[in-house]
Amino acid sequence: MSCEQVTTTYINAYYEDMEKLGVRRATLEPRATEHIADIVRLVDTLLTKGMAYRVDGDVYFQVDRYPAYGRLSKRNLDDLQAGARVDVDERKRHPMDFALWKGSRPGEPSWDSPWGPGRPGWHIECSAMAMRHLGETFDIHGGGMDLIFPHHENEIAQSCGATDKEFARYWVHNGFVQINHEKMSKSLGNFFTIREIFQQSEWPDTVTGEMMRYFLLSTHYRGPLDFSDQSLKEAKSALNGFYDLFERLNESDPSHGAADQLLQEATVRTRTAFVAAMEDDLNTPNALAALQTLRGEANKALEAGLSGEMRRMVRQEFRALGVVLGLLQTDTWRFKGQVPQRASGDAESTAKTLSDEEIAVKLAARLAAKKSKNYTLADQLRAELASHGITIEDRPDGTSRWKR
RNA sequence: GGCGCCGUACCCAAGUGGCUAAGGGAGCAGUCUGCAAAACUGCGAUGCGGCGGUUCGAACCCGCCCGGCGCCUCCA
Repeated sequence: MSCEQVTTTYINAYYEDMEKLGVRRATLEPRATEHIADIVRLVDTLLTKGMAYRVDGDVYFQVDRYPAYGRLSKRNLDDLQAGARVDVDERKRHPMDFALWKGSRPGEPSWDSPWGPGRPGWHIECSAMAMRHLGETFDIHGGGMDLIFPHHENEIAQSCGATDKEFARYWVHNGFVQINHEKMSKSLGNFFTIREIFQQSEWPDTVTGEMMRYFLLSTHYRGPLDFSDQSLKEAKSALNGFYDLFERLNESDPSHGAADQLLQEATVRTRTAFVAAMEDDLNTPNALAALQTLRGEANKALEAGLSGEMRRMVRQEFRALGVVLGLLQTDTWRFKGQVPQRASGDAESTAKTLSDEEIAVKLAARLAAKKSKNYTLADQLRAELASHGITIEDRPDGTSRWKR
């Protein structure tokens, strides 16, 4: 299998998973291998400026030529030296000097360069590609917090060293998803993939994806978050509240807008709070709290009376704010035709999943039973549906709706 | 050994010097309902890992300590 085939396979798998999570594609996805010329040029600049030096076929960045080294990760060179656990390459002038270009050993993939055949050091491709596509200074650089040192520290050193300009204006470092408060890792055996979450979910992909998003956004990006079935279920419950509300907003009701004015004002407050939360270092938990508060207000307003126009307006507001987070975009949480035939964990509920048609039949039978006041039969039918995870909600007008 | 992140109610989780410590989930009670579900109303931390200190005032600042996690290495 070629290198190209391997990367393509995994890149495509990544796209599939991200799509299910509702992550939009980036406008540009540059590859290091397509920027070798930019990389070579950047390394050459650093050599010319005396911030790098050659050793055999390698080129190293000389950290003590960049005085601000360690500023991002709040470390200083002395601490780092003391902590070095691994044998230092004796050819380097300073233990923390890092490779900009590595001469290749026979059989390794390599590209030509003024220093002989080799490959880019880790870090340098990020600087080269950022400069190429975003300019020498750009606004936001993201990444996991494990990359703060050495990767981002080195990116800054080599970029600023070359340009004498600021590199990224803001750094956004996210905490990790953990399992039982531990980092996910293969060696700990607590490793699983997004794909597996979708496969094991008892919900359709669209619902699972939204549950995942809600869960991920319910904690601040910088903090750690612990993944568990329970946390996903809580996200589902929280989202249910919104979609139940949307159902009610959709129902036509002759009532007039006694609460229109109040809800209108609540909507304005929500927007203000939501925007303020997002502007405060992407405080998504607070943004969600604002949406939840509006949900409560809207439910209250429904009790008091909302005009059809106001109902549409509120739904639109949820949609407009939700799109920022990639939430609340579907019309309803209907589960038509896409309920997977999967066995969930407990033997009790491994019974086959009901199709929409089967549900409709049972629902009609129950309504008929209700009409003839045969509540025993009606309850029996409901219990049957409940055993398949289906909840029925009777409406005042005598009709019913169901959900999983 | 160095550096960093985290420790807030039963669970999740905002808040980082001053209004009653957001919000969600779970729970309990009530209204509504044939029964449910949903919704609504009410209940829930005199206290924010512990101990000191600064301050008129601290979850929030400072110090020490305890606990969890991560980085400090080749590779990404």
